[in-house]
Amino acid sequence: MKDTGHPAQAGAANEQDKPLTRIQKLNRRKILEAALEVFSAHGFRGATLDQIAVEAGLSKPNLLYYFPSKEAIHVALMGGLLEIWLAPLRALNPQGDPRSELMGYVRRKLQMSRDMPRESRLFANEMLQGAPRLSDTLGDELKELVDAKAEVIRDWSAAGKIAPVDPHHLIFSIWALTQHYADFDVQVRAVLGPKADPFEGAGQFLDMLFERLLAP
Amino acid sequence: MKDTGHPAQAGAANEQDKPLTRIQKLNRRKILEAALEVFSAHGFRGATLDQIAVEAGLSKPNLLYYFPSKEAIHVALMGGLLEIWLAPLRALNPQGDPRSELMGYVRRKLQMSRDMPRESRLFANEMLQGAPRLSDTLGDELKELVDAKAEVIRDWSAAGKIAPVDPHHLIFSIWALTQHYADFDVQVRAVLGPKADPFEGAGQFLDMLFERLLAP
DNA sequence: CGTGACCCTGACCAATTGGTCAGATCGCTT
DNA sequence: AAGCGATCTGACCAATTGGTCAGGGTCACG
Repeated sequence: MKDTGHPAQAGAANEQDKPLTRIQKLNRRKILEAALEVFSAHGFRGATLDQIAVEAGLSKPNLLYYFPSKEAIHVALMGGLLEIWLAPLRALNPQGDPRSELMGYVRRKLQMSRDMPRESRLFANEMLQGAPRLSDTLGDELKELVDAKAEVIRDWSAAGKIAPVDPHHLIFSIWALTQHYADFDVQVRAVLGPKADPFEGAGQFLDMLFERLLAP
Repeated sequence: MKDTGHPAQAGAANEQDKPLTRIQKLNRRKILEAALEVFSAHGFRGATLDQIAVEAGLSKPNLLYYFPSKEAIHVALMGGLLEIWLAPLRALNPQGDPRSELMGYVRRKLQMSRDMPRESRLFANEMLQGAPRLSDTLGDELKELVDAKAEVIRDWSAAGKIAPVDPHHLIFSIWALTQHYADFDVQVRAVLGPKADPFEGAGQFLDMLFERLLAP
């Protein structure tokens, strides 16, 4: 039999998963954690299986026992991550108070930049390279969500609850301003000096910026 | 003699340059252009000399006739680029009208994102990876310039010409918002759809955003 | 038109890369 | 404690990578 016998590869569209051993869960987590570290720092092509293996504390053949290829590791990582990434936008409540909903989104996104910089950089890396490995389904899912939320924001604008702004570009501005502090961390710290915490000032600045932008 | 006889490598600190042949100028330009294309799309580690050679229409050994190593190509590229990159900020005139100076800076930076997206992505790639190949001198040069301009902005704030804002974070916000349209071009276009020009809406949105932010 | 410096190439090399495989070992169930 | 699948490994492989080298072609200039 030529079956390689890989353990079930948990993905978005899982076909046939036996319940995942204790060891399987443990090692898959180790691998994905290591892959996040390495991929986010060097991009897909720049990362090597050896690096990931060392980082995970496993042998290279053992990596390939749990995932069939380097690409498979990357796909699994990206798939799991997009959920986390979209969560703050999903949480934007159309029934809530417009200003505080949007401010809350900004704060959550900035906190993600602070707490999960590697995830942010992984996405940035993928985008920079034209997102060749971000499957179309994921792309569609993102557009759909953004369009839906943009509609909500447009209604808020029309009702005079917030200033009239292009909803899409408003969302882009939130992404850009928050992710900048994760993706360009080195640059920010180089300019600010080693003493200050960038996120301190960033929080205050963004609060003020969006307060002024959104005031009707 | 072990001298490899490489043509003078023009860099920031050039020691000994004979005047550069016609062919040398031509081919160095071809190589740097190709390197920009490839490095900006795949990062340093992800790029290969073969790719660059093909893109430049030269043979690999011929690349290494003009530059002693892959790293040297990258360094030459980054060095030459930082000048271009800092130019819009340098042009910020302390004697000019504060609002229009800053708005002008925003517009110039956005135009650079539109006209030179590869250069933007190259820098972004370098930052994402912790800027390991951005020499300290260049880093210091950047901090110095930013600090100087931040002082100007602080004075404008204190004089009531613009709203009181943290100057460093203001500069960060300009970088973030403008470069986003180059670095995340795929994402922006995916969300906006294939018909619209992102930079159209971006220009108007950023004008309004900074108008509202800076109004005293 | 010759001659020396400049320019370019095919062939090659050692190291690294993603991936395979036969078999050893582990750990859970009976 | 036997057995069997799950887990793991060292050795190996073909392809790719950055880089070298000896020699051949070409250009400018006297």
